Amino acid sequence: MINRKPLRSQIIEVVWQLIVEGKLQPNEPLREVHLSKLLNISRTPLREALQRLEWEGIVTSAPGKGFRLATLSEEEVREIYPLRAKLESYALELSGIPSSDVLEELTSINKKMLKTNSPKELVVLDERWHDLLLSNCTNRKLLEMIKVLHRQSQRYEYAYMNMDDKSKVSVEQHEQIIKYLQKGELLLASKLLAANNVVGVEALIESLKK
Amino acid sequence: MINRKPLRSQIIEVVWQLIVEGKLQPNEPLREVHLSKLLNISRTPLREALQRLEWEGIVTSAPGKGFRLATLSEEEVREIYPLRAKLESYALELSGIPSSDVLEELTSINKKMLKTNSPKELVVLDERWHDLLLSNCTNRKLLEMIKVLHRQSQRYEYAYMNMDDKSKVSVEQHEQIIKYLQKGELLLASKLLAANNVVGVEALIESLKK
DNA sequence: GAATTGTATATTGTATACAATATTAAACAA
DNA sequence: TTGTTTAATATTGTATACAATATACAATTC
Repeated sequence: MINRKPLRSQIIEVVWQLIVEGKLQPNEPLREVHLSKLLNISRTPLREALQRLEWEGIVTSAPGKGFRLATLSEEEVREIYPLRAKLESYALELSGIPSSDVLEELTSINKKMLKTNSPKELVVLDERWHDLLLSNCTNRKLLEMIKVLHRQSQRYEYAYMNMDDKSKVSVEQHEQIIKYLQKGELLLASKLLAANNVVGVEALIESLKK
Repeated sequence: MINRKPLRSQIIEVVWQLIVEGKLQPNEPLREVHLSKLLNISRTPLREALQRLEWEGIVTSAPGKGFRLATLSEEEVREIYPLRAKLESYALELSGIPSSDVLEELTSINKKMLKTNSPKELVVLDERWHDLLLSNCTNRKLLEMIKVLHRQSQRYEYAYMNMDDKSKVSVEQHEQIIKYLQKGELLLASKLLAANNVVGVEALIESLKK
């Protein structure tokens, strides 16, 4: 079976990579002819991709002015992370205690997080950990919303990812969450997961201010 | 100042109206040439509008197969409403106690809900009531998500809106929520708001099964 | 020099054209 | 009849074209 992906979804990922790699800066205009030449595609699917990113809150647009990369702001951080916290802890409660296989895999990812010293890999692993933790949740709408929030928060994390001590604390919290789950303490795990989502917010905002 | 809206956002509203009025049926293919002729626009902004509705969960699409109106299902109802409950009660907690002006307006809308016997108007008033209740919430991402969930749930409500007793209960709950807020009981109000979001879910599913 | 108008250029928003794929049904064989 | 192949048609996906708007910059006035 051949995988036929629409161009727009491929473009979304490529543009996302450009953002992650810092090739595109916050508030930078995203000119359609320029970008479409760069990616060797026409403007139509590019616009579709940019509109999708706009709905995800990564890109903004004004009528007649076209698209630009959204700015980063303290206010947004204070919206995204607490909301992530709320949604993820709810999703965990819905998921129930994960299987022992999943718990093992969670432990394994967490160990990798401790070992790596690549901040970029850390972000990837952290997302994988959270996704896996919630993989048993059957509320797909909830999971979609969480995914959008992940992208939004990752934009900040890629931009300011030198926060060594934050990651240490986070990994320890992950461990503790796993322990709670092994003991069947779903609610405690959920509470700690919420906390885990907002750890480092203040540090992030400090970096942001500079 | 002249209000310049892109075609796509106008199209979204028109297509939404077609859905609400039952002119488009669940799972019905949305053919681009047909729709664009009907609305007297080209396919480009129409596709943009349909993609937006896809992201909102109102429309589905498969590569090469184009768009169709999403089907209605019990599973989706059981995802949407509890999520709405969670998000709205959180938003209310963030909003704090509304001003007395807002509380008055909430009472007034609620009275209209009691008076009307148009199910369609009831849906509109109910959304207005909930929006106004949360209008003081500063977390815009949260409000956006709630808005999307409102559209999703409204699709069901427009399709099966003969539930007289449900609306009675709902209006009474609204009253009680207002009373709690007047007494400064934010948390109780928030709890009841959550309950208000899931009242009628079972009745809705009953109608859905037929 | 600062502000303002006019003109050229760039950019977006929408429409159309073209190419690739999917659907239909018509012809044919088992 | 039932199923299979093939051709015709319809539909989508992408590219391009055109029109409307925005931006930049030079000319002009004060």
